[in-house]
Amino acid sequence: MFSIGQLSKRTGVKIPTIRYYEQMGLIDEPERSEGNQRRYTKDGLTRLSFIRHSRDLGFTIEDIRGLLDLSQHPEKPCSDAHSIAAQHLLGVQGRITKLRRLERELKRITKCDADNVATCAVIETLADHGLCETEH
Amino acid sequence: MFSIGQLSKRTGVKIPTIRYYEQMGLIDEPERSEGNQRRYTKDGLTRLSFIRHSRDLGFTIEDIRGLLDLSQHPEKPCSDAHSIAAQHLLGVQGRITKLRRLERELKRITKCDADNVATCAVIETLADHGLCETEH
DNA sequence: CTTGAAGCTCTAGTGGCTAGAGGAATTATA
DNA sequence: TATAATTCCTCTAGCCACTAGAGCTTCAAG
Ligand SMILES: [Zn+2]
Ligand SMILES: [Zn+2]
Ligand SMILES: [Zn+2]
Ligand SMILES: [Zn+2]
Repeated sequence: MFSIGQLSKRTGVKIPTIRYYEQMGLIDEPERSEGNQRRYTKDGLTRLSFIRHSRDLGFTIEDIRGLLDLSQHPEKPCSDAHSIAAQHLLGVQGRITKLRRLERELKRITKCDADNVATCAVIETLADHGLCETEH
Repeated sequence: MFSIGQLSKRTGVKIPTIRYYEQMGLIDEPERSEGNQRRYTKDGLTRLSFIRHSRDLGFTIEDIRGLLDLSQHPEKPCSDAHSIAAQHLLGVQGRITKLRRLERELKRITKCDADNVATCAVIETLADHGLCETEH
């Protein structure tokens, strides 16, 4: 049996976040001590680690809800898991694309060699998207 | 003189967002019609376009506050503008790096060719970071 | 048995908007 | 000019995934 603090240390998930996940229904309400403090089992630890790792990989709470559900049913086909992951991958790739365009514009404007605002490439570009090389 | 709707159409910033920027102090409170509706000048349009473009380039409201301030003082040196932009560029590059690591892991796990959850690479990986190739 | 750490619940704040209620003003048409 | 359609107003609340803090109770070590 772990206290919430021990669980927190073992998983790297902060205490308020653990309570938040409980409120969101991602983890079951654990048993309580006589004094009403949460007491977790090894199963609770496993489940929270799963959640933690899924969050680290960028899945949303809703995604994780589905993935946890699947993980409890080993006999089911894994196509649902794949489609959640594939969708997420697409989202990540979309974000990368956008950020790379930003990177390119930012690199360009920070090359400014003016010395006052009146002719600064940063300020000029912000005032006029026409100076940009990409859409965004 | 533009109404808020006309300003919105010309800048592509939604009406509630314009009011939000006003509340945040990014744009001055405009004059009002007799019936208390906002009336903007060309200056207001210019300023809002600057904000819009800055947001499109990913600057935060706080960044933009500084950049707008600078843009009102053309005689100042532009080093402050550069440091805001350079900091932002670093942030963007950091995010790209993280997302690329995610992309790599997600690509790997979506290659799973199992057909049920019991042996699915997606689920197995979520349960065990040891299976990952990178940190995150 | 005392003390200090750790736990409890509840509320509110973060960023950058977005949606909706319920009403007033403006503009277009008849 | 009367009415109808559109736009605008303020105010509140919601989004996501937490995070911080107040004020209190319980636990574990010595
Ligand atoms: Zn410059
Ligand atoms: Zn641009
Ligand atoms: Zn699979
Ligand atoms: Zn991992």
